[in-house]
Amino acid sequence: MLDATSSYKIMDRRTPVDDRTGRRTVPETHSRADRFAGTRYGTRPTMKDVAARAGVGLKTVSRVVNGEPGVTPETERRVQEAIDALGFRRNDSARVLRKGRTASIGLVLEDLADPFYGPLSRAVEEVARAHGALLINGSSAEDPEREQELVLALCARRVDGLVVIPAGDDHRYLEPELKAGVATVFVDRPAGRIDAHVVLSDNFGGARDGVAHLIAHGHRRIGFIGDMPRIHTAAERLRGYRAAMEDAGIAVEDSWMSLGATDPERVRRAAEVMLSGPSPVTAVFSGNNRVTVTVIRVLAEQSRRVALVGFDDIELADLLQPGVTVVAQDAAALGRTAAERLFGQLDGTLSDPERIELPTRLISRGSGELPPAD
Amino acid sequence: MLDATSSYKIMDRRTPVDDRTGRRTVPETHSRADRFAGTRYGTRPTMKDVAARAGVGLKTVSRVVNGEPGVTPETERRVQEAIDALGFRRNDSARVLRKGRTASIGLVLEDLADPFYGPLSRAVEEVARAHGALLINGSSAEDPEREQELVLALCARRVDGLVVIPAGDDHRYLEPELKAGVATVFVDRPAGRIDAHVVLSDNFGGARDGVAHLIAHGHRRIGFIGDMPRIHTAAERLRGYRAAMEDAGIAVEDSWMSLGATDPERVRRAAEVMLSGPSPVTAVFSGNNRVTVTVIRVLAEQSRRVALVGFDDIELADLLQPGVTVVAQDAAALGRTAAERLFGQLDGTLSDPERIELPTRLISRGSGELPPAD
DNA sequence: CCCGCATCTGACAACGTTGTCCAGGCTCTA
DNA sequence: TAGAGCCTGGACAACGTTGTCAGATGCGGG
Repeated sequence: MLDATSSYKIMDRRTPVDDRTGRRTVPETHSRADRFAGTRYGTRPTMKDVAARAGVGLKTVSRVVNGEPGVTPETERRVQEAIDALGFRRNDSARVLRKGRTASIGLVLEDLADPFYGPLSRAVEEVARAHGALLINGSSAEDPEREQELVLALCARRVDGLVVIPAGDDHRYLEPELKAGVATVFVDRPAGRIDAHVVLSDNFGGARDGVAHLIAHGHRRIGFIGDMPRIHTAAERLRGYRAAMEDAGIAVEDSWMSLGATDPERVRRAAEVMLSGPSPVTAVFSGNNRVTVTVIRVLAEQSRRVALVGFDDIELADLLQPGVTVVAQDAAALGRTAAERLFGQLDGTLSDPERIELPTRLISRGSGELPPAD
Repeated sequence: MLDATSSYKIMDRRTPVDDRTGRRTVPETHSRADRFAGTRYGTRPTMKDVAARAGVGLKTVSRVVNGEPGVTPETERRVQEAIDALGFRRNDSARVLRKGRTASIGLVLEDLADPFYGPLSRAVEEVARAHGALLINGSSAEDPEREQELVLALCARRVDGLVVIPAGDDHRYLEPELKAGVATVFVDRPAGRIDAHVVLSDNFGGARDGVAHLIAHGHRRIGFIGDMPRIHTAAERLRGYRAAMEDAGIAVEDSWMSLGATDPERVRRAAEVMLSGPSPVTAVFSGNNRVTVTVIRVLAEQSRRVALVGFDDIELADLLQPGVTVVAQDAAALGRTAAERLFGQLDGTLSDPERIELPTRLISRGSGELPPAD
């Protein structure tokens, strides 16, 4: 699928085939330079062309381009002139091939359009930039196969490192890459079946605190709407919910929990069910930002006031009536920490896989402090 | 800055230097394969290694890897076995060097963390993926120099095409790249001083409609808070505001306009000034999503009801009291259109630079329909 | 005037892959 | 059974760059 050249038409930009002999004509340095005198369309000048035009050797051009010492100012000027005239730009593919490092890192996340990943991605990018590396990224769309496809495509590009927000739960396919020295950090969710660096939020603790907050405000019938438990974060948050309930000595009823509802329609139905059952909930804990948004809509339609605490902060949460109380994770910090650990591995500063958990923060804004309305 | 290898320490992974002679020892095919028997850390097997292990020629491995015909099932099996055993992964850098196309495109935008760019970026990615290409992206942080640095770094990587949301207003530095055949599409804002494909929203029309909407609801003293007019979108939206006012025969007072306020603090002050002057506004038109968010906060603190229409949709706008009326642009459509035009160029289907303007959509939710409260 | 030295330059191989072309072995037919 | 033709496999060059090393050049001193 992600084949380097198969998908769109490519124009062959190599040396032409001689009609009579059928052999490739080897263009002389001289004649290539001539071609670039008029800056032809579709082919790029190489150092060789620059060298020919400047009347110097190939390596001298390389030296100028890379700012290496040992070039007379006069020579340098001539070379620079030729570079500008031809519009030469060093080919990093060739450079990479020679040097071994690409100075680029890959980021595989679930969906760039999700507001949670924007800041995370940006943070990774900033760290990469500080280390002189570019960021290549892709969305797995929560599909393990697509994740693997992406990761391997990135490895084929020889990215120096990978930041992965995993969709799958088996990452043994990465073993050869790890052995080959591709620095890897998993973020937001742990790696499956391999030993790797991981940076997580304290999903369990955050969820437990959020639910405990509701309990502290008098609630006992509390609903939980979250993602599929095969997703680590969802499972941890569910565990946090259960723990808080158990700590308070509350028996959880099945109808209070909805797992795997992700699209607005299903979340809506799930919320309506737990609000209207035989023992309707007086508060809801929602498992992520997308769920929270839908739940807010449903609660707004209810006649009675239902309390709400959401995992993940959402923009404008403070402007709603009531403000939305959330357990906020710091997406930027996740990204930054992960990227820094990645470059730590590349520097050689860091080696043994470690699991880092970043704290969450409960932000009270009103919706979580509503008393139960039975 | 974005140098391929300078910034972090690199481990030299090439052939070792012989201590006595000082010359590089050329490892034989055979001995390399031996090294990979134990899958050493830090070096990757090549096709040569696979070939040696499978006891076939180099090109045969290439054929298997690329699914080319002309290999016996038995041979193929042996090769595949060697590939799996060694953990071989084709080196796309070398492949790119040979083939000329990288099957990757670059995306330069202002800030990945801005919710407007998430969906745009994702749309570009989806189109790229459909064409078998990867996406490399970077944020310019609204800094023209950084934009240029990024774009040129991407060109050095030999991306096949570029989607650029420009920060600067002079893109002549791209001329050699365009000549060399790098497909380029500018999005959201036009290119400066070069002829290129552009995909825009109808900023002028959208703003004019938004302001006309306020006028239609009885407002005459309408404020405008926007970004610096050197940014094309900001200038166009300002022009739309002026046009609507003029069409209605309303003379705009200087104190009603704030240009260049971007950070929350300045937006807040600007809003407060126009709400408290000698002829206070009864409605505000805000020039982009970030401004809108701040304006909402300020208006929420006012005792009188002030109408508001914002450019750009914002999440949860419908849940606020009142709902926020906006002029929405379709970020995903912008990204998709741009990417499709990019691949159109690469296919050869498309050639002459063209300027496309996508319509905006006025979404009434309440805040824009409030009557003037003098 | 020549030698030694430092400085600058360029020829060449190598990075890992793919395209071309040829050789050898096989099958099929006359 | 010989010859034609096909199929498979491999040798080799080339992509554009950088590291190595040796050659050229210039300069000062003996």
